[in-house]
Amino acid sequence: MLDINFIRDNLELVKKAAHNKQIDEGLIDRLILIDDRRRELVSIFDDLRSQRNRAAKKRDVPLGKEIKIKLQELEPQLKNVQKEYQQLMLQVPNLPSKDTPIGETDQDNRLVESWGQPRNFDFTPQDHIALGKKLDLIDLEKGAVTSGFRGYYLKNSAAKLHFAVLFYAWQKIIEAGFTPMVPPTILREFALVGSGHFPFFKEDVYQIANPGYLVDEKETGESEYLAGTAEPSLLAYFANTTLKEADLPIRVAGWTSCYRSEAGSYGRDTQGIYRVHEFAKVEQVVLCQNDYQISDQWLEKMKDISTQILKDLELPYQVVQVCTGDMGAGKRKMYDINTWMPSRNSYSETHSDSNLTDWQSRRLNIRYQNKQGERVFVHALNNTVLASPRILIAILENFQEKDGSIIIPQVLKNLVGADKISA
RNA sequence: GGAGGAGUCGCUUAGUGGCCCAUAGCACAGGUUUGCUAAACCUGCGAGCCUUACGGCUCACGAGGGUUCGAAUCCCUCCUCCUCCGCCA
Repeated sequence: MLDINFIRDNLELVKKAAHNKQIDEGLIDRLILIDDRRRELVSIFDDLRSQRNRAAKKRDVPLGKEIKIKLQELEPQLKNVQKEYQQLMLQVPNLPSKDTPIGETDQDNRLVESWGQPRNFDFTPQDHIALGKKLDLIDLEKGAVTSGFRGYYLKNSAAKLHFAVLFYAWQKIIEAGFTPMVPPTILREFALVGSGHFPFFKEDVYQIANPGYLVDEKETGESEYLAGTAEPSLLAYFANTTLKEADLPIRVAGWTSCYRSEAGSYGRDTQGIYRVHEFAKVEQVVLCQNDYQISDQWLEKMKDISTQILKDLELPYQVVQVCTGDMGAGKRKMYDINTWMPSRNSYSETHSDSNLTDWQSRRLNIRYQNKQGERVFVHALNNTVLASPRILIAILENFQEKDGSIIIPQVLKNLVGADKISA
């Protein structure tokens, strides 16, 4: 969410941001019209309430009754306008940074960093599906039987590797000074509205059927949702709080299961464990001062933490700066970290590093008192530390040997308790 | 699942239908004083609107409804926390 006064003062900038992010620019015009109406109604209300308060003070019962009726008549109008205003405000995108490439799809992302070389195999490499089958590591058939489309079982060394690589990342992010947290994954709506997952990605979020409804379908309260990342719950931890500037930067890391319905991606990446409905992820979140220079520095630092882990794992990667059309509405600047996956013959997305400035903190009301004594919204950032099993594709495929075995990356050998996986 | 208690501006806190358009302390910010620091004193310190300014107005007492001319205060629903009982890991 942006400040309404900022939007009004910078209409063309905001419209341009919407245009470049492929969001309907008409939204901004509708918002301004509604806000005009809202301001008009609010001042009428302020005036009537002022009269009412004065009448009450004078114990003027007839005048009070008269004003009360007027207010009651106008109230539905104000409520409707405010509701519509809120809905529109939630859709206004953040402004992308000046150095963000303008583009429409991931084809327009800009390569900014490259490490390692794709391995030249002196034999025909197998994909993780074949390797997983031969070494009894991944069972997609049973996964589909038990869980449905995109279900999977990790078995034996793959199950060990899954936790080993996550735990390795977990240790690294703690060493980097982040506070480890195991946050909830069953979330109330406000957390997802706050992070910006709602309304933009609502179709990708699983809604839990039972809470919210009784057997007779009467609503009992708000619905709950399964989180697709720890980001909303880590941010919501600080919702409606005023921090002290000395508390910043706040650095937290969450290890959670992640759930994604992948509605809208039918037919994409249907093979193997690349795009699945549930996975595990260690996520890093930073809250810092409301200062672009500081938050952009954190974006770089968070990127470096994640890429260092890929270096430790000896996995070739590339970092791309994501273009306007491929970044979310709330983002100012974003990097994707893509790891080499031989079977896909490409660097494929394994991490996503974003600076959302105060777009989320305004939704969640996360502020701090600055040195001047003012209360201002924090800047919020998040990045993947490591997600599995997707990363296992890179590990299994890059470390395979001619004899069909797989070498365990050096840094994981102790955690897995083996040097290699063989039949 | 059942029974009680509680939620007031970052923290602590006053307040039980009009004297509350919410009290006080701490923290924080600005100022006065001042070798330095501290102390003391003054001002500000939840959100918004109008105003060049002076100043004025509205909203906010966990959330949403309701009663009333008037609600922090009374009623209803919900959320959160605490205590106790029951059940379960």
